[in-house]
Amino acid sequence: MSINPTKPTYAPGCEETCVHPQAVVQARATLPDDACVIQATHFLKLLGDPTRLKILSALSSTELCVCDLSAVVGLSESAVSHQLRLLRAGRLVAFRRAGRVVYYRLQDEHVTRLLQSALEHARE
Amino acid sequence: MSINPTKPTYAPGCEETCVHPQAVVQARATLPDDACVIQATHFLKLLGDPTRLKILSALSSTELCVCDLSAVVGLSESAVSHQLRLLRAGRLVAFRRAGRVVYYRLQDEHVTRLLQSALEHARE
DNA sequence: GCAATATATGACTACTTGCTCAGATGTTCA
DNA sequence: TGAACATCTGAGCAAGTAGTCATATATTGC
Repeated sequence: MSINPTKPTYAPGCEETCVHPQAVVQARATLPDDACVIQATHFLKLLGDPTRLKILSALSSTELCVCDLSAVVGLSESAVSHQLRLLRAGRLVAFRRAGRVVYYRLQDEHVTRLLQSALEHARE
Repeated sequence: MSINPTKPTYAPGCEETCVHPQAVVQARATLPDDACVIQATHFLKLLGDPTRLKILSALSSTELCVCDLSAVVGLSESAVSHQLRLLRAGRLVAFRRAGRVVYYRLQDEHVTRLLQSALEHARE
């Protein structure tokens, strides 16, 4: 609860005056630090797009090149390349170059597992 | 590979002509259906925002009311209410009303588990 | 009923995002 | 070297998103 309806009111110890101050203090204490939250949400955001999820799902069984992926997800190679760039920056995928062709694969098990979990949840 | 550089070319059987046609056909076959992808990404998108992740993280130990959550995440009660609305619609949280106060809690174990996984991944 | 309080909602805005298009980069092979 | 090909990249735009502010709704206690 707040004295001013729009802004919460802070008691001298930087602890909020609210309906359940103790619960708030406790929750704030166990909350992961900002850097961690940012990183986690960045990761989840990368998974939370249909095109990227399809790309990752396709890569979960085998490595594929850009134009393969383009055919799989049904989008232009440019669009896929843009998404792969983001996935690379977020270290969700790795790649190797073979001549003109670049093969992408999932970076680690963690990605595979979270992918599975999310898809399972969706099927319920 | 494509004959026209911008658009992939489709062979008569709705199978793409590409660098590795077999791999593409296989990948497309094992790709989860669109509805499933949409649902999964919708769920992940809800997790992939700092404010919502903090809200969910706070709720992972105990139920809290809107103004508690407002104090925890350091945003206006209105902003929190908007996010809770989305989380409710996505069935990530449940709530109970007690007089004027509405208590929110996580809907199921699945949410907790995925939350943990993502935070773990972030800490590496 | 009426004032006070807790929450919800609608309109608006600044920001982000995913695609397309055009063109750049890098690799192969004649 | 130069043409062909696979991929990458930057600009620009349409759609989506998260917050603020003002206001509506719902519940309590007088």
